[in-house]
Amino acid sequence: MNTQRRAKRDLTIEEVVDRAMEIAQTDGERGLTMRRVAEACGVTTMAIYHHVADKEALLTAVVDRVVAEAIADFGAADRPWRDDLVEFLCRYRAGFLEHPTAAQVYLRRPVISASLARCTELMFEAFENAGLEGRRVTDATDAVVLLLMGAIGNDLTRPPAVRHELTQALPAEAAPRLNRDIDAYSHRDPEARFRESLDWLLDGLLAAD
Amino acid sequence: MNTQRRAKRDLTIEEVVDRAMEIAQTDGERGLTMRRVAEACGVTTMAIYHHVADKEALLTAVVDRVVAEAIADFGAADRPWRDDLVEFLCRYRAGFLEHPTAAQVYLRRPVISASLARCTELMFEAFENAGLEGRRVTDATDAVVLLLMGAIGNDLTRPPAVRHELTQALPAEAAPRLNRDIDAYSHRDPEARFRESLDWLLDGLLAAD
DNA sequence: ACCTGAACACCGTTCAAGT
DNA sequence: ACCTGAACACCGTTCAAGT
Repeated sequence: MNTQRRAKRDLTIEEVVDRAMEIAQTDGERGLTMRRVAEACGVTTMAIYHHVADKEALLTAVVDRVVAEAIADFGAADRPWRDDLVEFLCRYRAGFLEHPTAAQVYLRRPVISASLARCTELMFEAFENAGLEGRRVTDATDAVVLLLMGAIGNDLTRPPAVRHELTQALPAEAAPRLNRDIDAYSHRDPEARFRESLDWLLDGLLAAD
Repeated sequence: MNTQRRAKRDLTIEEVVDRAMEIAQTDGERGLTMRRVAEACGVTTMAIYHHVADKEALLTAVVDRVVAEAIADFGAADRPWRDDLVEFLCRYRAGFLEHPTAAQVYLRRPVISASLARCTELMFEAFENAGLEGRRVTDATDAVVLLLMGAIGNDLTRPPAVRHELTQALPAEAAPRLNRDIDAYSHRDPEARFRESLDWLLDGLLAAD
């Protein structure tokens, strides 16, 4: 809570994003207000608007940070393309799960950023290296992106306790299978589920002509 | 814009949800405020709180409506289980795409409701009918739900024009494949992509022991 | 160019009161 | 039980002004 007056030209966009990510981490999306960011930067609310067009632009910068970290060393390891892609997607998913506010923004609205463009380029490249051609490359990327976004959204908002509550929304006799299998369905390892789903998807798409 | 005073006991929770869905449809999530709902119901803002605990509860009721419509006649048609499941998931996806505000809520936070519990029961049943057993049933449901949520999120927030903008976030030479394939990637039929991805996923999971 | 301070037009919700 | 009216504690953002 730095209340000292700052020298001019001292505040940078990088620092604004840093503080925004810290606040998002501790207080979530509702706690991430322009007023709080300004306070954390030791500056008036309106000073933030000098470094960022509006709140949405700040949120886009936060999402870009998360993506940038996830794609940082894609392709660095020496292993088959499929392992490389799977590990990349897992890191991507994990990165957003560690930054729930960024994930909410990523899922809720369009996000255009340099890191996201780079990320798409990398996925096209991965499927090209796998021997796919033309539409097969973009269709495969499409499929993988759908599963990825779903895993982020689901694993972020449906932890075990939430899934478990489903049984209470209906009388037990109206949902016999749900009540019988709810423990297997709710108390599972989300990353393992994502990995297996991804394996099935890749198996299916590679088996198709 | 009914400004007449209403008789007491006249307003029902169903009407509140009706008005909320209309407002969400025309003005989106930002336009859906408690004040606007009350106005549309011809009642004071605080009168709404007599029928609903808070705004979140109202949003949950809106989501439940959308799910209820999607699952209405699941299993009614006489066809193989797989076709039945695929058509069901497509209707589910389409239902949320027709109600973007409901989709946003569905993706952003936990939603517990009777229709959602029923929906899970139906998916368990479908995979049981397909011959899966034990963990295979819940794991298959898990996989399909991930893809479903991802398709809703992606197709809602990433229309062709948005995907196309990706090319402008990076200099052309930094993303050669993206620039070459962007048209195939952005201007595609989202439902067709969902169907094919789902086919690949089901192929893969049925092929696994 | 960078920052301040006051104000505007909103929110969801609490609380006390009416009938 | 059902609804009203005023108020509270917030938001993001505009605008005019300082240095």
